[in-house]
Amino acid sequence: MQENQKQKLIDFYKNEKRMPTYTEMLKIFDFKSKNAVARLVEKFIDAGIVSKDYLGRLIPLKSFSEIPMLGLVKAGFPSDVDELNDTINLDEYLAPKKGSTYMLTVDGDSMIEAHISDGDMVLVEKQNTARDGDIVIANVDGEFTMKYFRKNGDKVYLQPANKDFKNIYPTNQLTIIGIVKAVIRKY
Amino acid sequence: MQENQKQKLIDFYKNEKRMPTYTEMLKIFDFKSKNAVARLVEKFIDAGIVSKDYLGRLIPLKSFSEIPMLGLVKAGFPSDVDELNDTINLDEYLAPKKGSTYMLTVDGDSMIEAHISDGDMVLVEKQNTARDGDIVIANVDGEFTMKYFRKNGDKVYLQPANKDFKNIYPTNQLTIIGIVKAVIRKY
DNA sequence: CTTGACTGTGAACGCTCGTTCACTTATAAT
DNA sequence: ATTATAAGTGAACGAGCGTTCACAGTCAAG
Repeated sequence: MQENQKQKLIDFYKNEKRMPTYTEMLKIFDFKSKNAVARLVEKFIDAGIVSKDYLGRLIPLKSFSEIPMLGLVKAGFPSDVDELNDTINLDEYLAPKKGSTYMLTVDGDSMIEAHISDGDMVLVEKQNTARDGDIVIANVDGEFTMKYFRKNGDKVYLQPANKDFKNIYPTNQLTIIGIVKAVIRKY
Repeated sequence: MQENQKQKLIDFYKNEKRMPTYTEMLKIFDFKSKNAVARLVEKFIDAGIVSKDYLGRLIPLKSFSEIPMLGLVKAGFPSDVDELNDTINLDEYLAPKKGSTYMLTVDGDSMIEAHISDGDMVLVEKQNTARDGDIVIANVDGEFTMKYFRKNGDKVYLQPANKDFKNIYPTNQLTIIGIVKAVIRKY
């Protein structure tokens, strides 16, 4: 099996969000007999690229949605990707609770000392409780903001990560909207 | 159609990486006739949750892999998710070139002033050229490192984002391994 | 109580799926 | 040249797919 056959399969799955049928694979791989396809599929299975479920349907394995996770920078880059067995699915890693996860664009530098800059994206899980030290999205007296959540006994307040900003002590109301679970910055 | 029916469908797709057959949906939704399933599927289609391709097969739409992208924090949170039409697929957003994208764990604080901290993850696209200002993973005289890539006429060097570190001027060799395309930090 | 719309049941049907078999062609070793 | 192995062709087949039809139960409006 060639590498570009594997890529064709992955491309199909990416576009169609499903595996091709054997008939479709005739065109994809330029075969004229489904038997040839069946043999190729066997090789895909042996190579650990796909597998079959109890209905005999093809299901994609790691190669389709995961990216290799290398150790520290010092280790260098592998020449052959197949050497790696540590991979990660970005979707599952960053947004395991899909239904309640949202993405926000950060406005301002009030959390800059936590290395969250203006323009960064944050993944927020919606929930209305928080623990001391969490970075939260909160509604304080009608204003939405992102800050550290601080709880000292009964006293609750919001703390920026920027010495130019002051702590926020709610006068009327403080509602936790969600908790920042991840920060994403693209270049 | 209830919300938890939609969730059951999404859960199935998450686990099996494919859409269920009508027979499987009998069990999932506790029906006893495939006709009941067919009617439910119609509603899924009308609701824009799934669609059918030219073979009549179900394909998942945005709800399955995308998360809502809200504007700035100030805007607040929507009560109804369906109000939103701006969504994003984390996989495609962060790793569009899957075959050549790797994830590295950051070791050390040499890029701390670019707000990349020790322990952060970076997504690296493998390539051997870079432009002035790119953050690169490079091999300098046998050592792997992450730094700003600087090019001044013929002069090429690596620049840390930390005043405690000095610029690196390669004596023998400087090989660009890849370019940092994104930074990810999880809490 | 009727009526009509909606929802689910059960059975039937044609179609395409993945599988399999016998046969042919290509590749490589002796 | 001969042989063995691998790879592709073409046709046939049973099974399960999604679709469709007639019919029964539920529920709200008139």
